[in-house]
Amino acid sequence: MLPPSLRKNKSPKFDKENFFEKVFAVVKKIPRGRVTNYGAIANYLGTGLSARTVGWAMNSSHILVPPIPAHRVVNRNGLLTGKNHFATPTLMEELLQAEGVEVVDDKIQNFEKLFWNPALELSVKKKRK
DNA sequence: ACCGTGACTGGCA
DNA sequence: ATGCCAGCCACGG
Repeated sequence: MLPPSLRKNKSPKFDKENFFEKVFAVVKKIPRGRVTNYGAIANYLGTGLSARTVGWAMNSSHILVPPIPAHRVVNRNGLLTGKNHFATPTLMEELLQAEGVEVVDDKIQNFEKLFWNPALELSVKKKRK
């Protein structure tokens, strides 16, 4: 859960705590071998353009126990911008490649194909084809 | 309470 | 196509 320090709900317009859980929940729901970006999560959460807030939430994710697969979350460019925040700068890349995600020069290959849209997958209920 | 910063994104030059 | 600027949300000092 969240550290006491972060449990300060001073934004009545939006439940921050829920925001955290939501982000974590979504990230944890990302299928293995798939990736998503902050904007998609932000949109799914309803924050819209505030993708930064999502990234900020991820920043606090390292305090979680156990940590969430944040390595599956990258920026819109498919770049591992957050790799530097992991235990080691190469950990994120290692994890992604371990899941079958091809990463070259901190950039996810076929990002469009591997992209997992929560707003779509979680909303459409996935008719399972 | 104000200013600066940040794992971002979209638009314009 | 690449690069710079502005907008957004929340936190820390």
